[in-house]
Amino acid sequence: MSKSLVSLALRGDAGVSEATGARILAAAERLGYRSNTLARGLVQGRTMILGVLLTDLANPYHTEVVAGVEEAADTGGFTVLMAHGRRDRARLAHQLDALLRLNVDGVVVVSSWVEPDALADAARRAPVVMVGRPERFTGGVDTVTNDDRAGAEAAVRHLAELGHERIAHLSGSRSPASRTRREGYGEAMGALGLDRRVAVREIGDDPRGGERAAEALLAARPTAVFAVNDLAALAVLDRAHAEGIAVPEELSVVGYDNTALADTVRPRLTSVDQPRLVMGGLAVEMVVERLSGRTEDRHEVLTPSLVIRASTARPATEG
Amino acid sequence: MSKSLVSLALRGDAGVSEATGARILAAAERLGYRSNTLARGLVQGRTMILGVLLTDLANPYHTEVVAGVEEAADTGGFTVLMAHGRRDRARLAHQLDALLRLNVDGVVVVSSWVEPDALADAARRAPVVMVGRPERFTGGVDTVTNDDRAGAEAAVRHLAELGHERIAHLSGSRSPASRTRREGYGEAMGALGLDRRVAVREIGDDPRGGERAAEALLAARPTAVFAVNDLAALAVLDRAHAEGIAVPEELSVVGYDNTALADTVRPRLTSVDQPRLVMGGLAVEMVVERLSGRTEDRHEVLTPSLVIRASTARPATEG
DNA sequence: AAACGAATCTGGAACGTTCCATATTCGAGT
DNA sequence: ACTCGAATATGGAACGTTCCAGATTCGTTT
Repeated sequence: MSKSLVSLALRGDAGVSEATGARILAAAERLGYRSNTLARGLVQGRTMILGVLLTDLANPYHTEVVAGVEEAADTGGFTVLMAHGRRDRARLAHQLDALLRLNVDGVVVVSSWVEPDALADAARRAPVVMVGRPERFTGGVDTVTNDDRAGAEAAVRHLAELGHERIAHLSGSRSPASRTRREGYGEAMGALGLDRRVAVREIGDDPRGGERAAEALLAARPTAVFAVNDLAALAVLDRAHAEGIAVPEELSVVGYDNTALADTVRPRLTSVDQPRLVMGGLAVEMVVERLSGRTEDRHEVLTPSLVIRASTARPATEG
Repeated sequence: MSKSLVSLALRGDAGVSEATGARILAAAERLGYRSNTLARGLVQGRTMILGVLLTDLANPYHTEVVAGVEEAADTGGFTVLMAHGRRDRARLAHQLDALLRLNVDGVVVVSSWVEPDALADAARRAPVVMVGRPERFTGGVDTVTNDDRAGAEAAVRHLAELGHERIAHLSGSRSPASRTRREGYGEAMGALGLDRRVAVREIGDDPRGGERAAEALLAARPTAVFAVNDLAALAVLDRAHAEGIAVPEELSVVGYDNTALADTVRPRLTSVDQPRLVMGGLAVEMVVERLSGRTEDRHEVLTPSLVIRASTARPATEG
């Protein structure tokens, strides 16, 4: 019996007689045979593996994107393997390289930390989709992001509708997403005629940066704070607690990303939710499109939605 | 110039003349050449890849173990790739299989969900180390765990030393770790002469199980609660808050696992810490030992330590 | 019984590396 | 100039699969 025949039978090829097929399958079962991905990938030029590159495993924002990727990958018959950068640029580049050397069929990058050059380079070797980073890359890197500007506007509008006017913003460092959220905040405030109320504080790089920025921000006595992300919002909650300011009675707080944190912290946090599952699914779709020949870049921008919880309420009527 | 020579030069073999070596390296650089892991792995029978199998990406307990694995893997020259089971037994088995087909040099399983049979099966094909699951497996599966009994005792002793007597326990479902922690609790209470004070409540399977069990437990008016893990402790904090019971003034709470949650929640949670980094490192060490010929099973049990934060204090003197 | 096409099976090349045994070149010592 | 050993380079087998072009068998039709 030739190895070719065995190969055909194991893959369920139609041109194998029923009897032989059954015999081969039985023998394979008995011997515990498993095909070797290395060999198969080598000859086929396809591994049916999708690589996911993460900056930071502990970041709950990322993990839900991964869930979306996995769901879509399953239905496409792909296996998802993750590589982890541990918040270290060099390691991230190294892990990306490791994935490519494995001949993965595509890479989904869920990390703002990878250098654009490294991405462009990778895109020359396999389809690469960048998730959650608002820049556009030239040269074959597709992107899926949320509309940070719209998210920020939704947050501000929600607070304004509750009756808030002194809405402050706790901004992030100079990541593109932070910048866009800050712009969205500014524009929304302007559109509501609250230009004069704009108050922004940026989180510094030091370990206690969040805490300090929150303190400075609260010194201005806003009735509401829109924070660049849930972690920043947590810093505001903490500071408010320390100063004896009741949330949401005396201060409303909105976060961004709707991480598990938002649902864990007390009071539960109103937060802007990115459709992460959908984003992950789209990323896989884009990889598949590339594999079947698309060559123009595709950039998808999804609309975030506000999840209202217990941290926002009407402002106290001042007296 | 022969491919063999190129291969030698790229791997920095000594028997290649300096001039040729340099020329080859330059050419490789210019062409952007990267060796192919599939081909190399196929011929060498070693991929220098370590697989990590996770039940649940979102579980912060797991991710720090992974950090330990990665650190040790780095120094050993291994690349770490993660496969994710998404809390689904079938998927977990499938992912384990995928790793093995890739010819990973070893698998570190950070999941209590994998069937013992599947593990034993896997161990026949590559070194397998199970982390954080207190059972022992026969047939080639090494284990690294923490001493749940000692951890529970430390928690109870801490509370007793503060002066608590009515120390209740919020227990988990029937996972082996929960069972052992509960036993440790019972024994420690006995040793302290508090047998009569033992009060245990088990978290049910329904979505609000934690909440309900916490409520029932607090109805008995304990002055302290030792919870089977940080999430359960959070349920106690919540319930206490709802009932207007001040923590730690009127109720002390201790968690287990010292996840990021413990440091996030207010008040910050006293919790039993497993040396997760060390555990991850040990797991890699065990894989390496197997690769260099060890055949007897190895079972390592590490001692957890209590991290004291703001959720525990002397009991209120009753009046 | 011959001929034909369909069904079933087979052998060898190929994938990109490493590894081994062998070939070639080089420089020094006679 | 000749030999010898060391230094350097080479060709082909091997890893476990898939793929392709053919080879063999089989059942029908004449």
